[in-house]
Amino acid sequence: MNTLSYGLLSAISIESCSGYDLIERMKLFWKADHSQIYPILGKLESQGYVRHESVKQVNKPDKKVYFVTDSGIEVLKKWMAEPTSEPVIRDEFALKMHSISMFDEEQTIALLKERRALYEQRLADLEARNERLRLKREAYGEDDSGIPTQFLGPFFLLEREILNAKTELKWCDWALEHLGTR
Amino acid sequence: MNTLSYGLLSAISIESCSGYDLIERMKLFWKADHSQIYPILGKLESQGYVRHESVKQVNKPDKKVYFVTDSGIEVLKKWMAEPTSEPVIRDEFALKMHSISMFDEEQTIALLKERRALYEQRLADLEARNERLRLKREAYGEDDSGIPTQFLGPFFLLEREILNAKTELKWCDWALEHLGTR
DNA sequence: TCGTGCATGTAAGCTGTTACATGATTCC
DNA sequence: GGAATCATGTAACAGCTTACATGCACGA
Repeated sequence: MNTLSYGLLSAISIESCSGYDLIERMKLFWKADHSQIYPILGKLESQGYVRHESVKQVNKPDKKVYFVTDSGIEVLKKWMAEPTSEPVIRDEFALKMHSISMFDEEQTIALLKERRALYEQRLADLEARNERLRLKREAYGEDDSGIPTQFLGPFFLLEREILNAKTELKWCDWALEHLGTR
Repeated sequence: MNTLSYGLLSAISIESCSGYDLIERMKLFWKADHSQIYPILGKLESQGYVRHESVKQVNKPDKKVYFVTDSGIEVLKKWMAEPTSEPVIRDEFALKMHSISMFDEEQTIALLKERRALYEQRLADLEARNERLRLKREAYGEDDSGIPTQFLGPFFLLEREILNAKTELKWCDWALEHLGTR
């Protein structure tokens, strides 16, 4: 059981889903390819932490919908009580930004504008996710606070990613402005 | 030549330094252990992109100070013109936050407070780095805009990390407040 | 004397990426 | 007719982590 295994278990525990769905869901906080996810799902199943049902779809291939078992929930709870490792960031943009003194100013501006576009796209994706979550929330029925319990985590995390994306955009604008006034 | 190799080259190009120094410098945007850095420095040297001088120190072990060669600068410039890959984030905290519905509220609060403490520490580190950079800037002499060219990248990036840390702290407070009012 | 910081290095093993594979449907 | 989306899987390789290894100086 590595961190990704727990992460997949954690995601499935909120709402049963397929491996394909997990790729999309994980994307926000843990980069993982399908070639990593499918084998782990197999292992989780052989360990008895998840099970799956094959679901037929119209005009789409069948999918395996995974759900967490009682023993899966047990290991999830144990993991959550253990120390949490620090976030790992690997950002090639930052490495390039580091030595902009090697660039022409035009190239630096291009690098920053590309970054800006990336985060604008990301923000749009996040807002779309937020809307989907709102609809799901309504479908499941709201509790006192307006958020059904199992969607509280995703709600908090989406808000966080939106704040982060907005901060990144602000920083891009600040940097571009700073270059302009040099 | 992988991304980290270019990253090290990029960092050395701003200011010659040892492998040990690079560990500290890289930390902000690209997690890398010394066991990864030292062998790469050897490869960069055998390829002729960097060279080193052994420097004796008082009450400290000798160190190898690396500097970039002309051919190193050439490959750096080529890399900078190539497409930039998207940032990779792997954050165990987010995976746990995802399924807080499995937690007691107390555990969730503890998780958030731990995160808050981490980023408060990080912000303090960043402010300290900022002060060190300011002193270095003065030592090297300032240009028209107040930032010597080679430190413009680090200056921009530090500002970005400070904004990010402050945003994370704001989010932690918001989440804790939200839990309190449920 | 024990831990921490400075400073460099190697090796084994686990994790993650890229490429190979298949196949239906939908949109341009 | 070709590209994109949905959906799942395997294999080879590259990258990263953990552990092993050394040694001096300094403070508690």
